[in-house]
Amino acid sequence: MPYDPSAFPPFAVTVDLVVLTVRRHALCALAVRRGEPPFQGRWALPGGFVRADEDLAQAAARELAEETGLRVHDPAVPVQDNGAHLEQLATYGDPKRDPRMRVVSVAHLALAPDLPAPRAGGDASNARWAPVEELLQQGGYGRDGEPVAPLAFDHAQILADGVERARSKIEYSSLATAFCPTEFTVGELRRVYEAVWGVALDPRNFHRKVTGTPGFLVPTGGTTTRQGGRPAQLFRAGGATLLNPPMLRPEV
Amino acid sequence: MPYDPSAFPPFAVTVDLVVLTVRRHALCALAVRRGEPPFQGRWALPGGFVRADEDLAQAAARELAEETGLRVHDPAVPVQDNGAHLEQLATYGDPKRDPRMRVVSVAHLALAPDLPAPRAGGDASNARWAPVEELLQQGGYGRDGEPVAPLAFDHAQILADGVERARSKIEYSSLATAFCPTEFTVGELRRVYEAVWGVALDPRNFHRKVTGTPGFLVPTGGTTTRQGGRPAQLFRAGGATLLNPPMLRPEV
DNA sequence: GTGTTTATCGTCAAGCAGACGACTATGATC
DNA sequence: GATCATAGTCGTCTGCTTGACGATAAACAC
Repeated sequence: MPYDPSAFPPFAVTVDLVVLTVRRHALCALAVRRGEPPFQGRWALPGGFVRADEDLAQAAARELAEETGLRVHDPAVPVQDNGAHLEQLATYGDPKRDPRMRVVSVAHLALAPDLPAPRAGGDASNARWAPVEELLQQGGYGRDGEPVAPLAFDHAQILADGVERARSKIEYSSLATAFCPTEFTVGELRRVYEAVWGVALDPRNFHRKVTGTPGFLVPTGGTTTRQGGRPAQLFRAGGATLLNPPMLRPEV
Repeated sequence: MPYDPSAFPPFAVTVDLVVLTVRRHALCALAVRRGEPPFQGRWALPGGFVRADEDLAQAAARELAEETGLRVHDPAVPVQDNGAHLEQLATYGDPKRDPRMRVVSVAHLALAPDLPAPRAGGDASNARWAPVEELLQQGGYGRDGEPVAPLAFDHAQILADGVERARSKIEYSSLATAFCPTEFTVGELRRVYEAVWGVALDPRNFHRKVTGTPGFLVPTGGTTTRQGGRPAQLFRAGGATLLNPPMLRPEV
């Protein structure tokens, strides 16, 4: 059959972002408040339309920069300053997911170190880091006792998928370092695992595991006492991306 | 800003399928010959446009049924007859990936047991199972000495990503059983792993591992000698989907 | 100094994986 | 029918990794 533009329906394509970070021992995601219908006033994941000449990854990186100021880690640069990790997560295309029109959203997952206050196009009151637990509980009450409205669209599902991806990916990759600043201690890395998994890990076994995995951590020579207690060695992320054997998540 | 349909560019959305099976000890993928430009006459992955009222998974299942006659495994039915496994793989949206227009393709991965001859809308000469090695080698020569044209569009990349997904997923899930008929032996399952990973596994250690993992295999009571040698017990896939600890892929 | 906190090293037992020997039950071949 | 080849199944042994946990070290607060 010949090429016929009317043979397929037109779609809008967006990118939505699950931007995760660890703040105060809790896994948090970036949420923005919607300024227009539908779901006006509700919290949602940041995102936007893919432009006509833009690749999906480009669009996601652009949205990430617009919302957080973060630049994306370039895989070509092995040791690198405070860029975020960005990867495609999944695509959501239920015909009814947006009441206005047919929108297919290519969700991306970004992992970032703890950041200064978020900005949503310069308007800080419309963007915040919220613990993922809080964003995912449906119809409950937040820590301040206020009722919590669920995220707009299918964003609760997207967020849940992104969190699950992050949880499983730090098992077998060195991605947990993306939550850390350029230089970090073993204890700080352990607290990342603890926050993402929501479990307590044995500091001694964790130390043995991460320092014993070749290519995971590279000592910088410096030490720090910023966590209190005995000074701890500082490390940078090594070149290894896959952990073999993996870091084991404790049974529930 | 108000809703403005002209604020976003229209996209065509397609689903492309990486359908994998194991035939004659080789990991094979379904390829169809393109009947129209661009890439007319070249091999490509099966796929098609998502319809206006269709979910992405629905569209993928429909395409799979059209190309192979396979129905999709319903996760609600634990033990089930010869359905295929189908999952979303990734989305490809380079602005230049289709010279005609802006097309975003949501690739899906399907795993199927060995099938009778493929059909592409009834035309068998335009569909075939080909070893993935053969489909992925660029500009080389096939087993028959004929020059091999690379797959159309970015389908080589999609296929490579799908194969990699399958290779890693059978490590930590029971998905390898999706390549087997309803009832199968430990040896048949081992040959699936060997074909997908392209390695040889020790039959004794493999047997210990799979029979020792709770919920992986359920004996049916029957035996078979269809592989020759001593009769082997027949098993069905058990309810477990995640293998813990995982099946270890030997080092290269 | 004493107590608290965090980091780091070491020990021990249990479990799992890889290497591989041994035996079993079929069909094929002489 | 004896022999052989093939595939399946059960065991053994050794080394590595993990989880539990004791012990020591180096900072800060009082």
